[in-house]
Amino acid sequence: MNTRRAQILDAAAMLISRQGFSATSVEDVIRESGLSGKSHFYHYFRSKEELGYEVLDRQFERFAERGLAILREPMIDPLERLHLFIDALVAAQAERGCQGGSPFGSLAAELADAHEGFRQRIALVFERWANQIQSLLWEARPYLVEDVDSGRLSRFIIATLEGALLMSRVKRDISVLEGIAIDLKRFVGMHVREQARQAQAA
Amino acid sequence: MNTRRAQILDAAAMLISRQGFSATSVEDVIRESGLSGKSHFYHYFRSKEELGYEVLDRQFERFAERGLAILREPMIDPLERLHLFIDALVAAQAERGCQGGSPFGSLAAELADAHEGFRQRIALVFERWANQIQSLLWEARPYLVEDVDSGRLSRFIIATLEGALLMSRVKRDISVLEGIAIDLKRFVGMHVREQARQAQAA
DNA sequence: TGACATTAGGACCGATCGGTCCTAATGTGT
DNA sequence: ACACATTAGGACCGATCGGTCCTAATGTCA
Repeated sequence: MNTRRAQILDAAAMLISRQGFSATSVEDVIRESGLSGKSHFYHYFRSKEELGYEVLDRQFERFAERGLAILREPMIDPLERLHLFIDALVAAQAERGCQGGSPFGSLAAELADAHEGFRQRIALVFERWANQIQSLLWEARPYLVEDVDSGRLSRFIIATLEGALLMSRVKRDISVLEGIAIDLKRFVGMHVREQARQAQAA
Repeated sequence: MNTRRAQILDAAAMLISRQGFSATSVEDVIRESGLSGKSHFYHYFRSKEELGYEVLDRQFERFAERGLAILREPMIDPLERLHLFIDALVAAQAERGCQGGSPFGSLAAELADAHEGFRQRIALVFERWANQIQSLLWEARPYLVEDVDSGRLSRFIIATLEGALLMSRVKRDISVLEGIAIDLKRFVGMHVREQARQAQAA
């Protein structure tokens, strides 16, 4: 059944985001998802690698639904949406008690150099994420100064968020992330036209 | 002898920065450093964990000597020094072919949640790094606007650099890091007083 | 040359890893 | 009741992991 696969995927996603991919054994996944044994697992997945790929896909889907969706909300001012998105990331990290961070960042650091398949998939995740922000910036273009490099800025935003997630995780201190989020919003605000800024203040 | 230990530490540092800590086996280190066998290694180190701690210490020392030293150069304008430091990080990553990234960021992502001892040590590394930047910003205070939160800004800088290092590693594209470095400098420049900016342009 | 600490060498251990093989239970449609 | 695919269960495999034990070399000072 498909529910069994989903169960395994959920359990694996949790374990991998908490312990990393290599540190999560197939037996951990079996225990967590209530399977009976090795071959029960290998009935649903051809290998641990395949499991990892699917977990990554699933994580991105969820992130797209629950996170990136904020960036696409049609009724809200684009820059306001970006702020909401950042706030949502901060809130999520606070909920996790600063553990686990971005599921992509951790995987990226662990596997980028060691496993080409994962590297490419994670690169794609970052690219799609950047594209979402870029199109938001494009939408906000009337409010922004003329020479904004939206591609570069979108990558900057993601890099800062990923770095901040990592740092708050290492320090186990959400205020680190909160402070960086404030500065990040200020940096984005730096690209807002003077007249638009006055309109927003009004 | 001390040279033997240093040899092992160097070999281990290279392997760990390329493969991660868990993925680097004691036998890898033995092979790379030309030891004869297990007990030869365990003659110099009590455990793999102890090796990891000493490698981290050594990496930070080197980073402090070769990297952070730039932040302390007495004859150069403080903000100029910060730019040089950022450029040096970018150049180092380009030299590595975008592989490996920051030795701390990778370790942080791998071990922050899994190993409390490493987590604390890496947190200390980030703290010392941030302190260096903070005291540079303090030195640059005359040129900066009044309400700069130098602690928060220094953490912002490090987070952005770490995130950018990770991203350029995943994409295997140095231009990602270069672009973010440009924006990061612009953000720092945002805190420069209007009159100081005019003086700098002259 | 002899005594003794340091360094080197290699066999070996228990645990765990990802993965396979074969069989038993449980549907499900006829 | 039948056949047949799906799902479940568990023993087992070779490889690798971190780490130990015991024994040779190799200094190094008297």
